[in-house]
Amino acid sequence: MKRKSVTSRDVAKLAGVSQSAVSRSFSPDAKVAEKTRKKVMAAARELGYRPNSIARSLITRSSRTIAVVTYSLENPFYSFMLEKASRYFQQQGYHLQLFFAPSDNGFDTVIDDIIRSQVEGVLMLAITLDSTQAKEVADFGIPCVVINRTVNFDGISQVGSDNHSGGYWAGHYLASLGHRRIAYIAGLPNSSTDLQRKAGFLEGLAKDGLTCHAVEIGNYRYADACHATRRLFASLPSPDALFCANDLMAIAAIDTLRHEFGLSVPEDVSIIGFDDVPMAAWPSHSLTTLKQPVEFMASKATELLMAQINQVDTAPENIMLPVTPMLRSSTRRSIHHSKKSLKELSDAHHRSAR
Amino acid sequence: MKRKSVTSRDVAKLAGVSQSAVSRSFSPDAKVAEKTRKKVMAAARELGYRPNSIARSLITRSSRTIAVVTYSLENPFYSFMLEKASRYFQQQGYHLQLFFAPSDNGFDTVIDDIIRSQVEGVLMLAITLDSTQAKEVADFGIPCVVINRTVNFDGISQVGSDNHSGGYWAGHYLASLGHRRIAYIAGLPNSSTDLQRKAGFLEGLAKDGLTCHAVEIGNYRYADACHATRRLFASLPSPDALFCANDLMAIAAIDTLRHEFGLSVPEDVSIIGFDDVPMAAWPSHSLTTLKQPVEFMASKATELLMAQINQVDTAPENIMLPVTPMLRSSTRRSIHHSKKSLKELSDAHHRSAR
DNA sequence: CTGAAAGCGCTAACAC
DNA sequence: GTGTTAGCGCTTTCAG
Repeated sequence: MKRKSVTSRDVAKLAGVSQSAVSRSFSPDAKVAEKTRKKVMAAARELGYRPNSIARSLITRSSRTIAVVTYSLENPFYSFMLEKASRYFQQQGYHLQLFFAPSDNGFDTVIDDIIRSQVEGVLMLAITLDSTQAKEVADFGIPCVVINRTVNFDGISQVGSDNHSGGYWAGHYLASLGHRRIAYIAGLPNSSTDLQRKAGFLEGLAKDGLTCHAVEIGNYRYADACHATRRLFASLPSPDALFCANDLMAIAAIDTLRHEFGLSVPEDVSIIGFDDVPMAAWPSHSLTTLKQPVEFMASKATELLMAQINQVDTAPENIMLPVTPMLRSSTRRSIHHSKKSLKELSDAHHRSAR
Repeated sequence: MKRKSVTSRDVAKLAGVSQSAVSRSFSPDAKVAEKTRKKVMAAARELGYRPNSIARSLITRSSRTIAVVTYSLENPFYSFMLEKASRYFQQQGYHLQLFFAPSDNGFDTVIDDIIRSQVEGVLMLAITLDSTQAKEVADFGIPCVVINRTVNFDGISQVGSDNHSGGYWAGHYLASLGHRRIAYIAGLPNSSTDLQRKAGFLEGLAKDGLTCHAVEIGNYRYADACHATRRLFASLPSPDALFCANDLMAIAAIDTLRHEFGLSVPEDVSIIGFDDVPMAAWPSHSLTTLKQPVEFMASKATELLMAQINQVDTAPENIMLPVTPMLRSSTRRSIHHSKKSLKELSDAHHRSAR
C-alpha cells in the first residue's frame, strides 16, 4: 500500500502548470489565479499529494518546531503544563517535539539532538541546566525558557514562582499554629525549587525561634515520600507538622500517616504542600498548599518563547510569579495540642514497625 | 549571538577536506580514515558545527520521527503511557512529535499535519478514528497503532484490553455482593472503551437478573464525574453500588459520596473503577478496579509500531490484553445491607441539596 | 579512502 | 500571474 511519494512536480505535470505554481497554490498568501489553484488542488487531490514539510523547512530554514523537555510526567503539575503549552504552540502552527531527560547522565546527548533538529525554541520543564549546557543552546541562538528551575546563565529566560516566600509562609504558618516539631520532606536534592523552598521554610521557622525538626528526601515522588514519612515518624519524638516540597509528597505523607500510623491530619499532624495540583483540592486530602499560578506560568512561558522566536533581539527575562497560600484542612485551625498522648503516639509507632 | 548557521561545507574548508568527507565523518558507519575524521571533528568543534537533521531527513527520506496523538493528559493512565512510549522511541533514536486532538472538530487538520510531517509512525492514545481518517493515514503507508480505542478499519493496528470482560466482572461482582441498585458512570460517549465496558457490565448484571439502576455521563473526567454522582444520588432510591468507566471518575465518586453526601464507601456504596492508575492503590481511596496492563500495553504498542516501521510488510495486529480485577476496599466484603436506614439516606440527600 | 557531482522536494527571486 | 532558475544542507553513487 506504500505509495511512492508524490511530489509537487507530479502534481504540476497532471495539472499542466509549473512546479512553482503548485508550490504557490499551497502557500496561503501567494499570488495565484484562483483558477490555477483550483486546477492544482484537483490534481493534488487526485494524486493524494501533500507538501513535504521537511523540504519546506530546509529551504525556509524554519522548522516551526519547538522542543519541550521534561524529566517526568508523574507530577500532574507538569503534565498539565505540557498539555497547556502544547496546545498553545499547536494553535500557533508550531510542532512540538517531546524529549525526556534520561534518568542517567546523557543529557548532553539530548541537547545535541535538539540542536541538530533545528528547533526554533526550547521549553524546559523542571530541567536543571548547568551553565555549560545553557551556554550551548544560547550560543546557537535558540530561544529557551526554563520553567521552575533557576539557571545560572543570563542568556536564558526563566519563569518560576516565589519558592522562597512560599517556603517562608509554610514555616511561619506552621509555627504560628503552635507546632514545635516541624519537619521537611525535600524534593529533588539540589534542584533550585527545593533549595529555595527549604531556605524560605527555615527562615520562616527561625522567625519564630524554631529550627527544622528533621529532613528526609522524597525526590518529589509519591513512593519516595511514603518512605520519607516512615523514616520521619520512626523515631520519637515524631514531628507534629510537615512541610513537603510538593503536593504529591504531601499527599503521600497524609496517606501514610493516616493509614499506616493511625494518625489524624490535621489533628495530630499538620501538613503543607506546594503546587496546588488539582488533587490537592479533592476533599479526600483537602491539602493546604502554596498555589503556583500554573496556568499563568504556562502562558507566560509560551508567550515569552514566542516573542523571542519572532523578534531576535528580545532580551531574556527572568520572571518570578507570586504563590498563594491555599488554606484547606490539612492544617489545624488554631493553637491546640494533639489529642493523642505521647503514649498513644508511641504505640502507633510500634504498631507500624512490624 | 545568533551565529550564521555553519554547514558541512564550512567545516570541510577549515579541515581541508571535501564536504562529503565531513558528511562521512558524522555517519557512524562510513568508511573514513581515522585521521580524516579526527581533522573533521576538530574543525567541527571549532566552528560549533552540528549536522542539520532536516537536510539529512530530506535526502534519506526518513524523518526518524513518530507522532503521538492524544486528547488529554488529565488521566494519569495516558501520561504514563506517553512517558513510557516516548522514552522507548527516544532510546531507539527516534524523535517524538506530540499532537493534541483539538477539543472542537478539526482533527482532520491534525492528520493532514502529521502526514505532511513525514513521520514514520503514529501512536494514537485513546483517539477515536473514523474509517475515513484511518484509511487516510493507512493509504499513505504510515504505520499506525491505536491504543485503547477500537477502529473500524483493518489497515491499522490496535492494542487495548478486554473491556467487555472487565465490565462483565464489575457487574457480576457487584451483584454477587448483594447490591441491587447498581449504577454506571459513563466515560466519553461513543468511545469504544465506554461502549464495551458498559455492554459487559450490563451483561454481568443481567446474569444475576439485574438491570442497570441508572446511568450518568462523566466523560472520563474528575469534575464531570462529581456532577454525575450528584445527579445519581439526587433522587431516591439512590444507588447502592457504582461502576465507573475509569478510575479518575471512581475516585471522584468516592470523594463526592463521602464528603458531600456523608456516605461511606464501601459500607453504604460499593465502587469499582477501571484502569488501575497509581492513585487507585493509594490508601486514601483503595479502589477496587480492573487493572489494564499499562506497561505491557505500552511496550506492545511501541514494539508493534517499530516492527511495522522496520518491515514494510508486517501485517496490522489487533491485540486485546486481559484485565485483572484488583480487589481493594472500595467494595464491601460480603453480603449485608447498608448500615444506614432509608431515612438517613433521605436526610443525606436533602442535606446535600442546598 | 576520497572528491566531484547529482539530487532529496521545496521556496523564492527573477524575468516574462 | 506564471514559469524558469537557483539553491537549502545534506547523503550517496561513481570515478579515481
